[in-house]
Amino acid sequence: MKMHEGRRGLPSLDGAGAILSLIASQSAASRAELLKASGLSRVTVTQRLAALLAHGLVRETEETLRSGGRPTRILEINPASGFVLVANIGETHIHLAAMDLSPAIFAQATVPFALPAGPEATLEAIASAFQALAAEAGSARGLLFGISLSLPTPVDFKRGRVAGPSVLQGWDDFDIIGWLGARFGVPVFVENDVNLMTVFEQKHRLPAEDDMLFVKVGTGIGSGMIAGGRLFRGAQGAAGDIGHIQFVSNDAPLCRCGKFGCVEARAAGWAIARDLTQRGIPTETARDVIDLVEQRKPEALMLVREAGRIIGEVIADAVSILNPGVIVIGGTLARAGETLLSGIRELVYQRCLPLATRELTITLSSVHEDTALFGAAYLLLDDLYAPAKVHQLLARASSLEQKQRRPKSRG
Amino acid sequence: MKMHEGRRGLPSLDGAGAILSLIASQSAASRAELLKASGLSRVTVTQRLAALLAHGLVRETEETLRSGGRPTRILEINPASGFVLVANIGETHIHLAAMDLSPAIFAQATVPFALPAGPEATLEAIASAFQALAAEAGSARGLLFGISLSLPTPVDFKRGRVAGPSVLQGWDDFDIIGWLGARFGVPVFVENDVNLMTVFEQKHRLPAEDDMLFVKVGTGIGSGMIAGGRLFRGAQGAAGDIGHIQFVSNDAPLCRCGKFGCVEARAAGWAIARDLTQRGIPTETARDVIDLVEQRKPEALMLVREAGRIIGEVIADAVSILNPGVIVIGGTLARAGETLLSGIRELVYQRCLPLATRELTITLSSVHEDTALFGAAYLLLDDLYAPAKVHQLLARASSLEQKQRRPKSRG
DNA sequence: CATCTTATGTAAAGAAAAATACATAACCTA
DNA sequence: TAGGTTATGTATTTTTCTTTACATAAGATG
Repeated sequence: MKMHEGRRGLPSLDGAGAILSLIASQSAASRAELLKASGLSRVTVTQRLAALLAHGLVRETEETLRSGGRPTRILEINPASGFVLVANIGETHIHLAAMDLSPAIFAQATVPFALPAGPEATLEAIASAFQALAAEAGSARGLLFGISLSLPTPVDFKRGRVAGPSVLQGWDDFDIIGWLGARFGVPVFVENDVNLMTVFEQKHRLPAEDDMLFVKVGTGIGSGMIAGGRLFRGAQGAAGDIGHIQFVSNDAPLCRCGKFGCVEARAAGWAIARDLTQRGIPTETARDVIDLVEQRKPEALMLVREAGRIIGEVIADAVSILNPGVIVIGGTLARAGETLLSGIRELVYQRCLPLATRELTITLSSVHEDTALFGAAYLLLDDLYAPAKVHQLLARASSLEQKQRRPKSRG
Repeated sequence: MKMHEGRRGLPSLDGAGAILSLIASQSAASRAELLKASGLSRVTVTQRLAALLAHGLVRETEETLRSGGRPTRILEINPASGFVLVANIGETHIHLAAMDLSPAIFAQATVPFALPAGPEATLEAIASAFQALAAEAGSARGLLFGISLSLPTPVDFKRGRVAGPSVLQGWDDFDIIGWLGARFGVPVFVENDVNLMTVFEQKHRLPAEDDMLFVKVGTGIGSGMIAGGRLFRGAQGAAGDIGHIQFVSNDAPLCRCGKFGCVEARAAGWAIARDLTQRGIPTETARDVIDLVEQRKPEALMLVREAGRIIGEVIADAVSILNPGVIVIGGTLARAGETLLSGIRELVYQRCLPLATRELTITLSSVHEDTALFGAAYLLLDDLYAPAKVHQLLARASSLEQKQRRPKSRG
């Protein structure tokens, strides 16, 4: 009947993974729910939960649930028990952050990014920025749980590499997970930015929605999908590439991808800027377009409204194929609001069968920078606390405890 | 050290679910693999496997795997340990079958079907045909494990009902699972026929493929998807509805659905028959069209080839959105073979980005009747043996054992 | 405030599974 | 056929989890 104990009397975390996983996934918020959900006995749950509480991995909230009798104390992951490092590689800059487990940013940094630098130099820059952020976190933030990267290109998620030739020249087949994993010794994830924005929208705003489509309309056009509650990546990680769906017509414009008639070449930020410039209103970026829309410039309003209809056409196709429950429109051009949405709605409701549109909502994404960063954190945390993997997290947490209890060397 | 025993000395099946599930999913074919995959000790695995073997739920095959030393005996589900009842509701007939767990048909029947009959009369007809098939199975086939139905309409899979108004008038919101479940007391599944054909192609031919698209080109056009290894249904079970994606043009023909320019209205069996008739070659069904193709009738060849291009256009969209690893073309018109395929390939490779087509295979489905029936069986068996549910199966198997050991009453 | 209800903790006994250690099986090779 | 190799079974001990039974906690209710 002896109980395992750590160096200084802390109870052992052995087997506590199932409990931790249930709490993290919010499948069980109270002890009573843990009993039912885990199928373990009260004694075992009590003991393991005690260990998790003692280690600070889980905490009890102030609030309680009234139940008729003694109220239930609510359990949750202790957001301060660890932290994660995330980075989003943009066109000109890399935005990095250290986040607690909420996830919430508690430290961040930005470093310049240039394509020609190639993977190693870039990862080197990311790694040293990460190290600075980790130092800033100090010991109060607990253990580094993992690293998650957002890239502006299709990603082979399992292998942790850029999928095929892409914007990130020279990155094809570079083993990002291996490189960062060797450097930091923690789990590393790499995912496409639009997919991560999709994850953010689902986790943060629509946790109950199992089938959703997120469309990013910015300089380019891309999309991500949650299917059956999981991110849908496709065979090469190229799923959701709606920007290059083509519509044949006589005046099909040339796309950045080299083909004619892509949706992007008609309705993306760069295409609208091109058209505005052509009409004598010099415009460069998607932001410029939005500025003009906000100034109620008629040409801009007209072109954005028209872009909505064109995007609505592809989205209608996607709705027929995917039958999502919710569509979230994000990206810079989403700031045009109804000006963009109305065309999308029009085409979707016109083109799709009633069964697919009956309960379909089309909405704007939360206006928020950094959604890819948060998505990266959600993705990472989801995996760390997954039933099949929690034990690794616990093993690392335990071994850290031991180290921290050693004499504090100042070397 | 006492071992639980059934009435007549059969060992208890308690806890054997995990083992059974691993064998059923082919995650572990030998005892050694079971040890690793289950994480249980050899003693436990041996004991539980012994119980499964004693009950006849699992069997050892003749073949062995050479391993350098004593060869491994291969384990598999005993296909005779139970059977399932499946039915496919077609346009004019219902095809029913009793299948062992291979799954393989060992008895079948066909009953007429007329739409106006409505759900109850139809299910009554199915139920009595099922009862006849079950009687035919006798006791040699073991226990009835479950029932699975294929319907020619979108289905709300979880609720087991027809999704919204459809071809099956009067079926909306009729609780099929409840009705059949009450009658037979076994798990019941209901799914759309194209989805089931998709399941068949995946389980039977492409078990390693996690992302595939199945397109049925027959009288109508429909599709099913496997995404991340699982059937992708969408929010209302309406996913894969590619037949009614529209292409605007001046001569957009009227579709059966009441809209203009649907793919179906241009390239489905009925549309080709319409066009052939219009050209003075009276044709009614998709089969008629195929007959003409097989006779190398130029008009038919031309129209089918053109249909391939039109279908290729939607499939290209679907490829951009879904990024499947394999596309399987089935349905009556697939018998046109390359005549149909070439147009599809042409458009897909022309329209889609290299990343998505680089490793994409486009192939014809196995020529095979009843694929929906087999899909129904696969779907059912997959669920019955799923880790979370096997214990129910075992419980039913155990209780049956007891009953069968009682005196044989002839009442 | 007494009492009801549900939540939660814990000790002790019993059951189940794992670890260990050994024994046996079955094919291969020389 | 002897000996190597891996597969598989089983008795014994040890560990882990459950069951049972009881005790305590804490808000709700009258």
